[in-house]
Amino acid sequence: MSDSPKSMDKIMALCKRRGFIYQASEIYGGINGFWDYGPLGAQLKRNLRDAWWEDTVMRPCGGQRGPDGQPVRMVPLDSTIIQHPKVWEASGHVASFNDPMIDCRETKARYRYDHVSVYVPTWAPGLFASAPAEGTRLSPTDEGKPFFAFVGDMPSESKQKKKAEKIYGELAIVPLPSVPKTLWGRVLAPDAEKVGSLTDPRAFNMMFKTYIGATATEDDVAYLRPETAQGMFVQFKNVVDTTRVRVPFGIAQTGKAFRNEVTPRNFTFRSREFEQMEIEFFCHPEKAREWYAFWRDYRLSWWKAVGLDGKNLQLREHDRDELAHYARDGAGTSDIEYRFPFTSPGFGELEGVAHRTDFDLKQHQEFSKTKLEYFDSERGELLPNGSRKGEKYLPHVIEPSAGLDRGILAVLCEAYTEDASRPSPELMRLAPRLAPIKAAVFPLVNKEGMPEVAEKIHAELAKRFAKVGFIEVDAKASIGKRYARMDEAGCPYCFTVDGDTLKDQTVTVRDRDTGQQERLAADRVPAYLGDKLGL
RNA sequence: GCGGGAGUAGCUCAGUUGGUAGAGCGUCAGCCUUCCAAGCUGAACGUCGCCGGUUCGAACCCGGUCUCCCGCUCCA
Repeated sequence: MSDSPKSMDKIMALCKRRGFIYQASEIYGGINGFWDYGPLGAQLKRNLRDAWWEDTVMRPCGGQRGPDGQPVRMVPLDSTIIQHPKVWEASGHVASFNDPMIDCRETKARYRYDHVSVYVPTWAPGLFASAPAEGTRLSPTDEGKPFFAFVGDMPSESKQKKKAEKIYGELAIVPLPSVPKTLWGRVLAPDAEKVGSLTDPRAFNMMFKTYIGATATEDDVAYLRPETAQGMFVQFKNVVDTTRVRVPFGIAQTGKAFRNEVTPRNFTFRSREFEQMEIEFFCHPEKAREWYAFWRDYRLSWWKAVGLDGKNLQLREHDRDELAHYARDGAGTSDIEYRFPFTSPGFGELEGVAHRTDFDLKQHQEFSKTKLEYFDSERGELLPNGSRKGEKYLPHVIEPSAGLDRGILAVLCEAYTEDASRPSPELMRLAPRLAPIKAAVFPLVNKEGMPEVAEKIHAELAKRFAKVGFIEVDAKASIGKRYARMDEAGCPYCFTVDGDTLKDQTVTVRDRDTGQQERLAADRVPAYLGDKLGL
């Protein structure tokens, strides 16, 4: 494969052309930050999700043992998109983000709108409070002089006060929300050099709001989940009480999440509606560090296993000041990052592995007034009868949180290959496990009984493999054109019925990546494909 | 949110001083075709992103808006 950066435009064109990804609501002009998966994309996405599910829930870590030498334990969950509003208060998603904020364009600082005040001359407060009409002017001598904005208790307060006193002498204080818009051009933000750098106040809650019930009053506000994680914390107790799982164990789920991103960007990379594949792995606090390392390394290896090239992947440990509020006191957070064409030579996040400590369980315990401690009967001092005294604790959590849509995007980018020497200059080298079309069966020509043989092979393959992807059969157009179509769709194997098939019951199988062909007995085709797909 | 660029057929793009649209590829049908987008014949597909304005007349000029791409910003 060439090292030259792949063209995102060409990848997007192919995604559209072949039905992998469409813009959402396209016939209405599209809707910013939302994307639909077409026929091939839908199956591809399902295959990646299934691969994760198999390797996480059905056979955790592909049978690999955890740092304790035991098989990794995992149970699935499917929690709702809309949770009790208190869930988001406990998680910290609502807290500091419901208030309108203003930004300073110059210093890039962000302030709570109602926390900012301004120093103005003593005669001015009445003017502001009475909300003067558009075009109100101050006295000619004050024209153009700044109003000094400050935030109480911040270092800027005294600095601004001094500057204001120099100009106006005696000062009055007016809250910024009382300053009419017509005068905002004269407000000097804290630490700013020039006036008029403050933006309009904006709400910065990234959660989508909705209303429960038909009356839709403010008492009925609910939110679409911004992450699937909280559902697993909220049901932690039920899972422990009903399933005989023992710590260490994980809860896994996939599902949609919604974030009102400021700037959706880069194709599907940052979308407002997206799908997550999340694990919350619960362990004893003392074991958190080793489980963190285990999951971080395993998850990186998993992305390689589904076809991403190691040289396009990297692990990046978060800096201390970069850690999210729930991970401040933990062993750390690592991003698994992929070199996307639009980030190259840099990387973009594919999955985050975070040690969330007991932050979430502690919060939900406090907000719900429900004890979420776990009683671990395998710990504590050894008793004379050979059992243990037990230990009660809030487990720590290691969270490997992957973006399914980002995974798809990475897989598509990785698979996209240009090779001018081939009859199909563009092809998708999707891993057979992920490919939406698993195989195609072609009669070399549309006559002499070949179509009938092809149909028969197709029927056999479809019977066995339809649950993992499409099996196509196609007798139209030249054989070269049919191969080329399958190359762009990422179909790994094409079986062709030719003249020899009628004589000796063999067919050819063509490998997508090499174009090489070999012959095999027609009745061995299902076994051959099963072998290649690992089924 | 700010700045820049772009939206014409499924894709890639033409489109003259303003006169209600074309090409290549793809798709579909028929013929042909014995291994890599071959050929022949025919067909379908466009309110020129959307709304408004100017004009006798707008893909083209003007305004607004939506969407995408790029650079900042944001991403708890």
